[in-house]
Amino acid sequence: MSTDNITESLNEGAKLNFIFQDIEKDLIEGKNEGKVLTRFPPEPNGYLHIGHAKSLCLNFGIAKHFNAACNLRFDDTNPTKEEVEYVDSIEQDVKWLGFDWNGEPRYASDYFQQLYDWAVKLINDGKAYVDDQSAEEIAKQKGTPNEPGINSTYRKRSIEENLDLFERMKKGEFKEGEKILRAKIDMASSNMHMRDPIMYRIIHKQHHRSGDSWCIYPMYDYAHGQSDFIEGITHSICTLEFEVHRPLYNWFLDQILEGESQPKVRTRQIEFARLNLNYTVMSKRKLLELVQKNIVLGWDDPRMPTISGLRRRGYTPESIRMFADKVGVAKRDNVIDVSLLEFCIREDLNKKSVRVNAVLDPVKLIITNYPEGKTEMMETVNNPEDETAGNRLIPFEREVYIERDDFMENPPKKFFRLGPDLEVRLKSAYIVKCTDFKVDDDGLVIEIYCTYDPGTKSGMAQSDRKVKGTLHWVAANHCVEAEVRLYDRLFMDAEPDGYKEVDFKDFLNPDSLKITTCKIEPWTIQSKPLTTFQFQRIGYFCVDKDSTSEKPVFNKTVGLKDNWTKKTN
RNA sequence: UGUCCCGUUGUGUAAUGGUAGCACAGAAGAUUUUGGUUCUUUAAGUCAGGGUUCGAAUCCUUGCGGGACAACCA
Repeated sequence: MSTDNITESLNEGAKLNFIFQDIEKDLIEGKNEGKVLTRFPPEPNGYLHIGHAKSLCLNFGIAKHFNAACNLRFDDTNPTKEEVEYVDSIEQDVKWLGFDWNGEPRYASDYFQQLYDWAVKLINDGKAYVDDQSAEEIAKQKGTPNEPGINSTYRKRSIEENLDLFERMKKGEFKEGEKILRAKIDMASSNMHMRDPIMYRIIHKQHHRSGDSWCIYPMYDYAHGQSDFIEGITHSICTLEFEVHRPLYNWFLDQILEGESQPKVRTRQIEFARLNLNYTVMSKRKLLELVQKNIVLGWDDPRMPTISGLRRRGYTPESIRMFADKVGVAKRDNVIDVSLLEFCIREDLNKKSVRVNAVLDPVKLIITNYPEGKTEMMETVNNPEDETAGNRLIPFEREVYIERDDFMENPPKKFFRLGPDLEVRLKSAYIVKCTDFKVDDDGLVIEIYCTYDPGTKSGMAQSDRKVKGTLHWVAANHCVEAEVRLYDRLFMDAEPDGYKEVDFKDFLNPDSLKITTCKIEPWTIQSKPLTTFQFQRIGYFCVDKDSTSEKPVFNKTVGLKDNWTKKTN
């Protein structure tokens, strides 16, 4: 470990949450031979979203802090929901966020044989049995949180019969739903998960990895703890809803280890509160619905809270990691304000992105005392926050476009922009004074006339004359048109709970995507996809070259903080 | 009318028996070739009652409030 790495991990130690402290305690007590190994265990049934990023940063952050590793494991125990496409996207997103998992990706499906052998052991120990009842009958017997359940009649089945039936389940002799394997625990337990939970069910469907090798598949509760155990995971971090599963997690491990020598590493489950973001739906089921019903353009639609959506929208890995860091980790339910996410991306992009002139709603400004046909190259700084970004030259000429709302016929007192007889600086160019303007029949301003002061060219000795405002502009004959996609929030309601049972279409924002055009400096369109620019005073926009559009496309990442509109509203 | 978990400014998150701090959001001001950025200042909090203690956000207790759990999902 280099000195830098040590310093870095010490710095991270400054913001230890309760999970770090728990792990530290384990280390002090000498558990797991002083080892730490975490894992990130997504089910490949959808794309990763911002909520997963929190878990990712936590698990990989813990690994980094303790100079340990983190496994990537696909929890693929249900072939009806899982696809290779999701596996691929998850690997890509984890990499993009900047995390390196330990060795090759793991799959719960790789452990099917071991899991089966352990199930046989449980049957032999009289701790598991085959139940012939239907899902409905079993649900009825299970009771409710307030009433105890009752024992299944099949609970007394002999070990020999159970062994035989379970093997025949595996061989495919039964139809789906005909038989299941259950653990024999306690139907009267106050914890519903301990009321003879299902270990295996029959699913006659091809698995994306194991193919047709299996037609019985382990349930989450039977697979997860053992997968952790097989990999030697020391700390199995998951979200709060699994808290009531913990006794079962430990019960299965106790049973498979009974009669064996005590393991050196005994995995432990620790829960934390999942991330909630206002105006944002995080349920994979709902996101899948948005994709399947073509309400959005795909999993990577820039309005989606998926990692790939955020990426396409111009979010950087750094900004997402910063966000995960700032939201913290605790056990209480939380709803994070999206303004924090937006702060994080502005914070990062402000340092990185080149400022360019782009005009979304152009109106022509004619400099009447500037020679026709003349073009002057003006030097402008690429990024005032980053000296190494350098300068570039932009063409200036007699006719330029400025933003329509940068001109007001009757400007209020604190309007720092252009109006009749008012003076402003054209960024990186001259100070101009408005002499006249032309309106069309509807009263819409179509042309603004100005004179320029030749002594005020940007960078010249006398150029430091003070004017109220500075405007962005593009040369009318030296600009190109680009498509601009303005993304607003996909959802209007601030309460994530509202989406639970209600048809979430009621909360969809019909104005979440507006497509318009802009006038922009030509060189920007040569930029690679995912390059993000700051359009002066408008916001951050990410290059998204789209084959369906003839023009280059810019996705709006996030707006700038705008005190002017706030004050006037 | 069960079991488990959780209650700290508007929103998050620290303080682990010893000065209630930080960030976002808000407000005010300064700087600014973009009203952005940067900098300064500022308001606002321990769910309630009781107990232990020299001292409680922290420990105990009783309430109150919120959440999770009744998929052959994970």
